[in-house]
Parts: sequence; structure tokens; C-alpha cells
Amino acid sequence: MANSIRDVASRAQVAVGTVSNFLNRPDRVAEATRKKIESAIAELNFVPNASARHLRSGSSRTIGLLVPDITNPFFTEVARGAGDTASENDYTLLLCNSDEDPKKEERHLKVLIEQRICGLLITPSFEGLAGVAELNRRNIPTTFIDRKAESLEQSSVSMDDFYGGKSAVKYLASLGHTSIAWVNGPLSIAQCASREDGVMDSAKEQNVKINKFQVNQMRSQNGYEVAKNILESSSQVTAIFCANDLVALGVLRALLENGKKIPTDYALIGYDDIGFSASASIPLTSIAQPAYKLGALAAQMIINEVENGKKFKHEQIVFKPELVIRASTQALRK
Amino acid sequence: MANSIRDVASRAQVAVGTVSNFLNRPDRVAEATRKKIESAIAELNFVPNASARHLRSGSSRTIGLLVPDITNPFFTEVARGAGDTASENDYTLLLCNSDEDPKKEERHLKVLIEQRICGLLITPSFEGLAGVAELNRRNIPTTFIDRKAESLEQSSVSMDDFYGGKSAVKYLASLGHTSIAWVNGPLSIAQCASREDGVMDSAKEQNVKINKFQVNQMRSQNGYEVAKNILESSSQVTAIFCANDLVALGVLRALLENGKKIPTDYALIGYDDIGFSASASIPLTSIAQPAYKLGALAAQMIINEVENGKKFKHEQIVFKPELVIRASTQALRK
DNA sequence: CGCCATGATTGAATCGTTTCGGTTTAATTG
DNA sequence: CAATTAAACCGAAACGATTCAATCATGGCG
Repeated sequence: MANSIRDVASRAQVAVGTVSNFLNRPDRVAEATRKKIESAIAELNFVPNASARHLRSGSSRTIGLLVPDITNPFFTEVARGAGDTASENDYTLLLCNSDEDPKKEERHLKVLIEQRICGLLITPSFEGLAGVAELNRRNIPTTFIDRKAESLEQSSVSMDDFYGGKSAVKYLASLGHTSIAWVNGPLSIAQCASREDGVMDSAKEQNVKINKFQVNQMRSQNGYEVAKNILESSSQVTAIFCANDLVALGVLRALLENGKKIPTDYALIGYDDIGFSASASIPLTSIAQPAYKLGALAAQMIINEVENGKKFKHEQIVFKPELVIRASTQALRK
Repeated sequence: MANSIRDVASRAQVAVGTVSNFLNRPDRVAEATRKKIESAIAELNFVPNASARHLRSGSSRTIGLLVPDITNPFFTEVARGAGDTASENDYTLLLCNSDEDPKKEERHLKVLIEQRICGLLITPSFEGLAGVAELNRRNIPTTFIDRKAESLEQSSVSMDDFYGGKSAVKYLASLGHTSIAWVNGPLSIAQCASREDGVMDSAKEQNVKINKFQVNQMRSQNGYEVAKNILESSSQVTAIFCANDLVALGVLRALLENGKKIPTDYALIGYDDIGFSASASIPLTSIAQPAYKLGALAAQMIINEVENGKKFKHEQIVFKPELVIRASTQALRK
């Protein structure tokens, strides 16, 4: 049932080496033999064994993708982009989800090394750098996604979070808002920290007041809970900017439950522009990040690096996020 | 850099076979040699090569999971469940997303065969059965997810869609609704067909009237669009039941935009109970499906089948979905 | 017609493991 | 103390592909 290249060779009456050539450098085999081999393969239903291939050739054509939370639509899109690109280039994508658990991350990294992946795509968490060092020691090319590499020896595809934070506040200011609630995640997450820097920078420029709120995890439920604090806070906030859409959706629900009107009572902005934001009960204004493109480009870059070896030039690509205006924001009525 | 079992052996002063035993049947090697090997492995930073392992042993410890739409939170959860279970049992999960495109599905199946997966988890689409037949011919165990296997030679883990459709209508009837809009996806999808059967069956029992609506794809946008038809239809529908949550969320948005109140003007029920439903602006009543469990159990079953070979008994497991009541439904006010 | 260059084909060696029959060592027994 | 047995260990062969030096055909050219 499991046919080998040898079976094909003997059926087509050629040497195994020729079959291998047919598979890998078809131009080197003559038309006639090509035909013979083709039909032998078809008759035997032969499919090459990737493991044997990899073992002998030394290159695995498998790239690993390690994400912290596959449940977050942002990463789902990243994975889709990376998967499609890998597939188009005849690479296999091995998707691992660490659920933000360092133990799981460790285990996945081990598996990826066992599989001898030729490259790794990873969104490093704060603690996740130990495992990456291990990969480095083994000379496995690694590309960061959504986090800028600090070394020039390392590629990354990330977003300009400072710019994103800044442009949201700038936009709100242009609508006339002067007191804004800023709901951020843990500052230990690089993205959160940068967005906050952008927020504060713009606040100074535009002369608006920022009320900071914190959330431990960036999920909907956390937004729902923190909304109470915003409502109870004495300040007369007129706009709310959340560090991601999940949190914003949670805030939105809490506000509506409390009889608030969006965007009249509060303007609301999220971040990521996940699919659900456009179809929320009140479509959410958001800072869009091209997640699919991030994944696709990162995959393309790691493939280039794998294939071009030493002469590959590492790049740190930074995209600018884009403000997408929807129904959850409008000019402040005096 | 890439150390082999041979390097370990020579450094620990033992034979390669002994190192292999250490790796696979540690009980067979004496305490003293075990220690030597352990430290050799640590010093060399040795990690076994999965490809070589697989090639020689013949069994790959890789299971494939082919889903039609990884963007749908239902499948994301399935994948998470399957991935965790695989991981716990030292299997590797190869996740493939076909985006409901037969071409992509075909290509993924090819890759999975090249990888010589030891088992496949799949949610077969209407057309996707050709590829599965190919897997069968190669004696690769296959387990269906969210679709009952028609053959007793095949395992499956699925949901009782008839029951789900039925219980939603029954519940709405108990609230006093007698005219219900039923928004279904394509009947060519088995799940949709069964749910509709359940709906109609219950309608007859409870003596309520069903207005059928159709949607081509089961995404939020489609729900948003079909809502207009519901509003324009002459009948005095008081409740709306959608074949999945994404569609229901789209309907919800359209209704709110048109000034309708939920649940007073319309009661609304979805299906799947994805995470976003609980945190929608108006939390959605839904028919919950244990997606994570589905994936986890399917993975466990295929692992059992792989490991127990012939003496494995195929099972068709069917879960009953569960009604989860939230704010989007309430008793009809006369 | 012989010589060469070129292109096509061959097949043995190899990748890093597991497997398994054979050998060594140590302990037990009569 | 020789014989027996069991536990550890050894190491060559094999898994299915790729590689590459060597060989074979073919045709062009002087």
C-alpha cells in the first residue's frame, strides 16, 4: 500500500535516481521517461514520503507558528495568512497555540525542534524569549510577528503601535473630546506599552486629559468589568479608547446595559478591527491591523531566508495601522 | 550543531541501540548507564529527529485536522481541544484550513498523506468525500467531527442537530411565541438540514408557525442582510431563530439599527454559543455545542484507534446540545 | 569514420533513527 | 564451582528518499 520510489522505478523500468530527478528537477529527464514515470506513479498511487525526503535532504520545508491565543481573531487571521502563504510555496505550517502558558510554549518549542522546522514565526510574550534563544543557538531562522525585533540580525513584521495609539487620540480630539478614558492591558506587553506612549504623546499635543484604566487580560469579560469603574469615576469622560476590540466590545455591552447611548453619551474606539467589530450591535470604530497580511508577509520572509541562506538580508518591517471609522464615534455635541 | 544519537552514544560510551532504548524503553537500561546517557544528552543539547524516527519506526505520531473555516470560533475551539489532547499524548497536530475551497482541501489532503499522518480528523463538507475515500484506501483512520459517520466502520463525534433545532422552537413556544422566523443556511450542509427537521417537527408538535429564510453563507454579514426581509415580511413574527450565532449577531445588529427592541419586539436565538454571544450588546440565547470537547474527544478516539489497531471498536458519539438562556429572549407579552 | 561534448541515466552511499538477533556480564542454583 | 538464566548492552541492517560520481547514448564536426 505504501509505495516507495523504488516501486515506481521498477515499474517504470528506470533507476531510482531518475525518479528522484523527475520529482525534483523534471527538466533533467527526457520526455519519454517522464511519461513512463508519470504513469507508474499514477498506477501505484505513489506519494513521496516527506520524512524520508527531509531526513536525507536535510531541509524540512516545515515552518512553525507559535501564537499566544488562537482564540483571538487577530491571531486566527495571522495564522490564516501564514498558512496560505506557506501552502502556496509548498511549505507545511505547523500551528501551535500556547494559550499564554509558558509550560505549553516550552513543550511546543521542543516539538518544533524535534520536527526540525526550517524556520519559526512567533509572537514572543514577555517571558517567551528563553525558548527563542534556544532556537537561535540551533541556527533556526526566527521571525517575530507583531513585535519588532531589537536586533538587526533578526527579521520581524510588526505594527507601529505608538502611531496607532496616537492617531486614535488625535481623532477623538478632532471630534472635540477633551477627556478620554484609556483602557489598557498589562504594560509588560510591548504592544500595550507602545500604544500608551502614543496615547500620552498625542494627549499632550492635543491638550486632552487621559484617564487610565487597567485590565489584566485583554478579553471581553475584562472590558465588561472595567466599564463599571469608568462609569463610577468622577471625571466627565466623553470618549473611551480600548487597547483591543475584545475589551471594547465588553465595555460596549456594559455601557448599553447601563442605559448609555453610543456614540452620543460616549464615543468608543477599539483596536485590531477584528471581524466582529464591524458587525457589533453598534459597529465599532477601531484601529485596523492587517493581521492576514502580517502572517502572510512573515511567512514569505522566513521562506526567503530559508532559501537564500547567508545572503539574505534581515528586515524589520513596520506597518502603520489605520483608523477605521464606524458608528461608535461622532463629534461631541456641546 | 545537529547532534545525532551516535554522538550521544559515543560521548556516553555506549552503543547507539542503548541510547535508543533509553529514549523509548527507559526501564530496559540500568541506572548507571541511564545517568551517563542523560548527561551526554544534556551536554550535547540533543533532541531526537522526528523524521528519522518516523521513517524507521513507520508510525508518525502526527494527526491531521482539516477544518472548513478556522475563522469560525466554533472550529477554533475544536482545534484547541484537539491540539491540547494531541499534545498531552505526545502527538503532533497538523492543522489545515480549507476555507471551504475544494481545491485547498485537496492540496491539504495531499500534504497530509506526504506527511504520512497516522490519523485524520475532519469535518467533511458536502463535496469533501472524495479525498476521504483516498485516505481510506490508504488505511488511514479517519474520524468525523460534527458530522455523524454513516458507516459503522468509521468513528465520529457529532451533535444531535435535530434535537437542537427542536429544543429551540420548543423553548420559544413555551414563552408564548406562535410565529417564528427560522433563518437557515444551505440545506446541502447536513447540520442545517437536521436542524430544520427538528424545527419543523417541533413546530408541528407545538402548533407554531414557521417562516423560513435562507442565507447562502453562515456569516454575520449574511444575517445582517436577511434581517431586512424578515422586517418586511407581512407576517407578525415575534421570535427569530438563526442557524448559527454569527448569523444571529448580524440579525441583531440590523434589528437594533431599525429601532427594534430585543427581546421585547423580537426574541432572538442563535446556535453554537460562541464566546462572542455571551458578550454581545444583548447577550444571546443560544444552543450551545461543546466545541472544545468535540475536538478533544475526537483526538482521543483517533489516538486510541491508532494505538490499538485492529481491536479498536469504532464509535459514533452524539452529544446533545444545550439551551443557554440569556437576555435576548423572554416571555411574549400579550 | 573516429572523437568529443552534451544530456540522460544509473546505482551505491547516506541521512538519523529503530529493531532485533547475538554477546557479555552478573547473579542464582544444584 | 560449573551450569544456567536473566538482564544489559551491542551493532549491523533497514526505513525511503536524495546526491553525486560514473557510465551510457546521441549527434555534430573535422
